[in-house]
Amino acid sequence: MSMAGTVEAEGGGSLHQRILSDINEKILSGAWAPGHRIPFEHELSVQYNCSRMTVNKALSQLAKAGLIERRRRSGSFVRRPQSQAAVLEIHDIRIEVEALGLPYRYERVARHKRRSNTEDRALLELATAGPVLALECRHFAGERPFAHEQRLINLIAVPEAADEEFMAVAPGPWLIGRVPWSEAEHRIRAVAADRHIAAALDIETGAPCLVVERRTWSAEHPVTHVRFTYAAESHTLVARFRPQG
Amino acid sequence: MSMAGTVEAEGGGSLHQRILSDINEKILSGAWAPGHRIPFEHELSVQYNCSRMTVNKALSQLAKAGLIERRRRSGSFVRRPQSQAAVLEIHDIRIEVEALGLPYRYERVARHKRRSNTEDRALLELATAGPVLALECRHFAGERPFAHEQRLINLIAVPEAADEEFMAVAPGPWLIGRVPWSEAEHRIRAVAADRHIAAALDIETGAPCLVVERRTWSAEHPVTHVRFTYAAESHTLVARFRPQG
DNA sequence: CGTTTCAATATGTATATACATAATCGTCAT
DNA sequence: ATGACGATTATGTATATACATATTGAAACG
Repeated sequence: MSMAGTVEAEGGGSLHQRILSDINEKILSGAWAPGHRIPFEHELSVQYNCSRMTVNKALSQLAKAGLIERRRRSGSFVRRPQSQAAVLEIHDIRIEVEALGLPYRYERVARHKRRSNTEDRALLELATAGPVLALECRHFAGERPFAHEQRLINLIAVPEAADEEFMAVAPGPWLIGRVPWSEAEHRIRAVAADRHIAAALDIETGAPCLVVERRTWSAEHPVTHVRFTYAAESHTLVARFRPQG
Repeated sequence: MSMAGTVEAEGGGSLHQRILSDINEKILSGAWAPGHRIPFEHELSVQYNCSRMTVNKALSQLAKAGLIERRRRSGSFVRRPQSQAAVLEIHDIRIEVEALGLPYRYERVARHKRRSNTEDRALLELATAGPVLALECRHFAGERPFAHEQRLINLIAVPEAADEEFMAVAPGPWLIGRVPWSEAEHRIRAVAADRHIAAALDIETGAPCLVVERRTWSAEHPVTHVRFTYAAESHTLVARFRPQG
């Protein structure tokens, strides 16, 4: 390894990391604009005084992250940012409440086991009728209701749930870990509180609420559908975009 | 390469891909529960009849994706799904409207160039005063207002914006591509329409609205802050969880 | 009995090498 | 001109190898 002039010493992380963040910086700062051809693997391997494999791994990762596009025989090119994709972290409600420094309390309002009706099947995207568990719960932050939860659990997918009363433990934490879930879909919207929700959250009828609905699948079966309703003042969802890991 | 008994021929993709999706499947199906120690690199390299490097690359990728945790000397373990992370795609409004099959129309309501006041600095997270461009726009789906846009652009970061009237082109599409952005933060909440918003969206005062605020940074500077307000009936955000890419 | 030391082990990173694959360019014959 | 074809080139994938590093478990020692 000839050290001719290169800094090399500093760096902090591995070479892999350094190449990655260098190129990242060039792209995000605009120094390399969209469409710009970045140096060939061979050139970078000379510049960083390393093997082509090391460069290749870094560039492959950038390509997978969508920052560059690689074309055989032509080289690698900076892509323009296209989709505004953001990562939305949806935490357990207990954690959110405790992050606010408030005492958390959970209350089960209702629990019904029944054969799925038409609405249940629509919510769970079930093709055929079968047993479901319908739950209604409230989550408190201190004295005030924080969130209202309406949940359906597909008992075909989670038969053990039929034996659980959910008086002490909320269905969310109960399901996590017990059921491996492969996919989830969230829908977020604003609604006016109806009388039922208004009473549950102790707000005015017609007051704006944030609704987060989640449908979860596990391999084959729909597992659960849950609708959380938050009073407008109490809740903001935060999503972050981050181009790399 | 001894072919002793292994299938090898089939597969479709590369070995790398096959290892990746095999393990993925095992984890998501629940066959390998959280905490389970997956086979050592050495064992997998025997099983797939390939080198340790190939296995290592696949496992490193799974580790980066958060599906497994790797511990030196101990092995690699399946992690429990911890954060409900979902990918939220926020499209350009024109695209959303056109996806609904409705004609899109854009209207610039107001444009002010000024020295940033206290509120501007709070929204943009600016430390010092400087020139900003404040825009107010409406986006229509057919005849009806679809979204109301309030935007601040930091003219220190984007001086060219000072010369643009934004009569024909919306600031969102104008900024994309022109400014490389390294980070963005979204805040999503429900509010009641005030008189101004109600008039702009042609809804009742106090009606629930979905508000999406986005703050964007580019390397050093804050670039823009934008608040989109949607009438409740008109809009639902959809976010998807997907364990891999 | 507790602590230190040391070897074994699994992962982390990098290298040189090899061949496959796709795209492009130039050449040459029609 | 035009089309066929082969050489060139850059990336894609995999291999064998080497050494670094963190952690565990057991042996040696006070």
